[in-house]
Amino acid sequence: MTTRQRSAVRDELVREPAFRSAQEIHASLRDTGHRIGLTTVYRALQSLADADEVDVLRNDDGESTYRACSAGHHHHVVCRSCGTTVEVEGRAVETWADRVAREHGFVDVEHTVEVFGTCIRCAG
Amino acid sequence: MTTRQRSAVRDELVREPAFRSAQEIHASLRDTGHRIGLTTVYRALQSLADADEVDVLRNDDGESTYRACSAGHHHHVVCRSCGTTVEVEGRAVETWADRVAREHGFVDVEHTVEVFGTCIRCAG
DNA sequence: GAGGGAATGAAAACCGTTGTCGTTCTCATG
DNA sequence: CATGAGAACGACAACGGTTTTCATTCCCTC
Repeated sequence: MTTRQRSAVRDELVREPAFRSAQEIHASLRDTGHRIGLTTVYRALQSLADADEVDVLRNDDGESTYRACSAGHHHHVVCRSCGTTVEVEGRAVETWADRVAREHGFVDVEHTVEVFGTCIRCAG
Repeated sequence: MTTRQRSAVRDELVREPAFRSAQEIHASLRDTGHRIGLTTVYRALQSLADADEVDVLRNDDGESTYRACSAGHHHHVVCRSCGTTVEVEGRAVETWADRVAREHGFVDVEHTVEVFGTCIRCAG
């Protein structure tokens, strides 16, 4: 269902292409004048994640962070300071993960690969 | 400081080389007759992690899971069913992560790579 | 032994997240 | 435009893993 709040969350994610927590996104929406509850933000993010429209990442504190993403399998280079993200793909990693798991007798192989660094703006 | 409880946690980690949550480890210790508090298990795991003697992984629920590990940089193939783990290394991944991050202007590059699958025993 | 600093653990606090439930909104239909 | 049903909303409470608190106990040196 399309609602004012749902659209606001989606727009906010597009506006700021960085991994942010639900609470940060909520605060940002409130600051820009939107009236929306935290629960609703969580639910909107959940349904967007279910639809594969956003990627979810756990940060070191165990919080979930969200970012609007292109469809299809890809990985991220994430700035540990500002959360800015670049999508990358790497066939080399895919095949490596698959091979190394099969060599040890594992099936149904999946993998998670995230690259962290400090972006040029934050390092400057 | 060396105490009975600290040793028990360390022994338990060696006994069962799989990623398990603090609560699972605590329950296992209690079941085998040890008197130890949950808080102490958390603290023992924390200090072992600080000393790089155990690796920490967040599962999908956001829980931390712990496993005794060899020193040095390596990755894991983890069974999603029983937590059994194989340590692997892959120079290809290291260089790929480094290259792709630098290409986008990131410095101080780190990466996390985890491979999940179903081990031959659980699949059988 | 005695003393002091670290470790322990039961209970409370913490905090991100999810459930509850009465109210409000959206949208297809008349 | 009116309406009714089902979905979405949101304030609040509940949940659960983890951390903090603080009085007690333990380890180690002298």
